[in-house]
Amino acid sequence: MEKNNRDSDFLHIGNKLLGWYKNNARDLPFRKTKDPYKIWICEIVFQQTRINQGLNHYNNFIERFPDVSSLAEAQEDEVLLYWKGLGYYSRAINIHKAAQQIMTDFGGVFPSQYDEILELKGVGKYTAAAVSSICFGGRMPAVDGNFYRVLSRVFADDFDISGSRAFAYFSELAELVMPKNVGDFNQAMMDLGSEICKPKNPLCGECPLNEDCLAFSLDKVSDFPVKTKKVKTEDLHLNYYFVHYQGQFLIQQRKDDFIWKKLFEFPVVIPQELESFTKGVKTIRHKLTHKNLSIEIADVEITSEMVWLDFINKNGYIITDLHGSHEKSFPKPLESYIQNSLKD
DNA sequence: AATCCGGGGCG
DNA sequence: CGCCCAGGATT
Repeated sequence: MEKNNRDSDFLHIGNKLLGWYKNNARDLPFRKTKDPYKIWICEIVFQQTRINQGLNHYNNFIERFPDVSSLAEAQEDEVLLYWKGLGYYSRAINIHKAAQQIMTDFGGVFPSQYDEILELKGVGKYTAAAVSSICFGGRMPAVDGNFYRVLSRVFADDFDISGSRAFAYFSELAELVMPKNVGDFNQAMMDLGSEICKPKNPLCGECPLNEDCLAFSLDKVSDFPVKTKKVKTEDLHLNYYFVHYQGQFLIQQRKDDFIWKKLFEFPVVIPQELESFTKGVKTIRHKLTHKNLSIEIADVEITSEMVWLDFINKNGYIITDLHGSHEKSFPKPLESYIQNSLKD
């Protein structure tokens, strides 16, 4: 009984949000479709990624892999190639596997139920809720960083969003304001969180919910959401050898257990006798999340064909002219290094 | 429950 | 320079 009262009390917030969304939805390519494949891809691409940062990747990806089967049939390396520069590369590996999952486990038809969608590799509760609600009328709130921020402010709720219980807590809060059209509601929360209820300098004057927002009425918007966890950055150093002979270069593929999963890189060690061909060493500094990365790259130009042939025959390196660095996916800093090197 | 995974934008 | 972002997998 009490719950019903609370439901009816707060439901007008969700409806007000829907009304705002009708006239203020962002004009994005994946808003014009309910194709679950496209919605799924966009949800994965834009995990932890701003729209402007991932929009070109999304468009290129959809153009090359327009549907589940084209993605499932692709080589993993090519999927990685279309992910190059986006970060979180396990996402690319997982969508590729998930596409194959849809072919084998679901007969090539995109699953429509939340629980089924949740089975796909790389799909968690957020993405399953988003796809099922936007494409199939599912009724789960797609609780993400935007939900945490908007709801914690509207209710002036200091529940710590860093803890693992935050998802369940804010999911319940979301149920209180969730209107009939859950798909639009979920997308409206994304747009409100991105355009109005921003982390810094939110535009509360333009917010459709400002009359309902407790934090705003208390002038304490900047106090929410509460996040206690602080992370420290540490240093990471990598060494590479840029080994080449007459325009040919040696590369190898990374494993999938650390950073830059399955991306390509230069040799990490070389035999003693090749050290004498070293021309110089460049140091690259690069910022990774929570890591200050420095990379030393030794330029090793082999001048003896015998040495070159002997070396490549003994090791499992891949030989490339690097002129399709658009044919292999390299980590960002190595990509820059290659571009500069090939100019000379 | 805690940790890891990229890269870019912003104040 | 620290924080944040359309999170999920792993341990």
